[in-house]
Amino acid sequence: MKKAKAPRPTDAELEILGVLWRLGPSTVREVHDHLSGKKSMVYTTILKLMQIMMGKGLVERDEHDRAHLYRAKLPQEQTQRQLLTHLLERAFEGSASQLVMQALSSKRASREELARIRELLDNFERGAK
Amino acid sequence: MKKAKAPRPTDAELEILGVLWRLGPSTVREVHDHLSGKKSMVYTTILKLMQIMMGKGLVERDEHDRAHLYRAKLPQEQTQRQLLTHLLERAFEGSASQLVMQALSSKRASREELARIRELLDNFERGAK
DNA sequence: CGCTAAGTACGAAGAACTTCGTTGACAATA
DNA sequence: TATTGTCAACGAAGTTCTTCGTACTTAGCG
Repeated sequence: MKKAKAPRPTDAELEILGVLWRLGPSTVREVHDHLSGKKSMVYTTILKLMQIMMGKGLVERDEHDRAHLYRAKLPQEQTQRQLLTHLLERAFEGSASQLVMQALSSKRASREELARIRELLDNFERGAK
Repeated sequence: MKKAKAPRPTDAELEILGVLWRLGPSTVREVHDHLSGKKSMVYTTILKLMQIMMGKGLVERDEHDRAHLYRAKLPQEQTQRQLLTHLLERAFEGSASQLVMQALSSKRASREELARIRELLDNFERGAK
């Protein structure tokens, strides 16, 4: 009985997960077609990657039809948080504010985004009282 | 003449860079000793890593003395920004606010940190006017 | 001068990642 | 039924990352 919590996805794996999150459950063919715009990977490469991801527990699949239907095992937010936490410890010595400030100063967010972040801050101070 | 901009450091490399940023220019021995607390890596492993980092342009070294003095080529902030940007594109589709919100909600920052972030936001809105 | 300690350099080995060719199964169609 | 196209599975090759053992070099000391 191993739960084998899903490992951090690699870059190529994230690319695939991105498609699955956007489209929902998809076949290898669909993922490949939607990825062909950016990357040029041969069909079997995507297939192999998705099989490996299956082995790692990053995706699940429905084998009922001939063309298997794959879907991401974890929601996007959870994966994002996982990667973020890793980066935080790895390169920011755990200082979230340092990270946030770097993020805000390098890529400037739009006005609406800034507003939403401000809202979030308000909620935090209210909650943390 | 290519300048060959430094590639993203790997996890093990970041560990070493962390020491160099903290201590300033250091010998392999010093890095090894300061790392032994967390990781247990043999001296030659660190040495090899630092030699590879030298080849990649992640560090520079002064070979004047027998024990070479290594120092990080890029400041910590620049490397942080590089990693952050990569993660942003890779997992957040470029949405900085999404990233910031995830960061804030997973690891809650202290009151002072929140205040500093708020200040940063103010400056941004002023500047982006 | 010869020994030892501390250092660098080198290479090999294993794991993980990425890529793709080939094969065999099966379904649709002419 | 015979052919053609689509799919999963597998394996091999090439690269990077990480680890460490071994060998070579040099400074200091008796």
